Amino acid sequence: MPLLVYNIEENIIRKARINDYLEVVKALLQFIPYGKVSTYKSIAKALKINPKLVGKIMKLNDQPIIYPCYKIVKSNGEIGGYSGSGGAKFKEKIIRSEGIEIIKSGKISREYIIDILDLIS
DNA sequence: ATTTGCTCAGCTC
DNA sequence: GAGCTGAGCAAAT
Repeated sequence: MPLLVYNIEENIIRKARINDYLEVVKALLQFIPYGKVSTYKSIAKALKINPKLVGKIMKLNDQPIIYPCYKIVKSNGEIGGYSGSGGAKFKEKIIRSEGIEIIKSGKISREYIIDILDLIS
């Protein structure tokens, strides 16, 4: 079910584009506490969009340090992608620097992964 | 652990 | 319009 947005500038009602979600996503990212990560799925659920689109939205984020998209991983615990400099390897490194344990198989343990909806309620 | 099908906005032709 | 591509997911194998 597509979200509809009323745009005052254009004075029309249209389907939301992924740019419209970026600011919301940035805001949600700030809720994730130090030492924890959340998932693409979790954000997708909060915005009622497809999880794959969340990745696309993240890619738009031009300030990956200030708005920590590195704190978003796949729902199965794998690291996922990172388009910022250093790539997924840097993402993994910065996650570790928060004291989060990454298992040999390249996955993050469940106990570090939280649902973003739990933070808002 | 790996494969298979689903997803949908945006980009190319 | 048709076809492809992902910073993904879930069910089946």
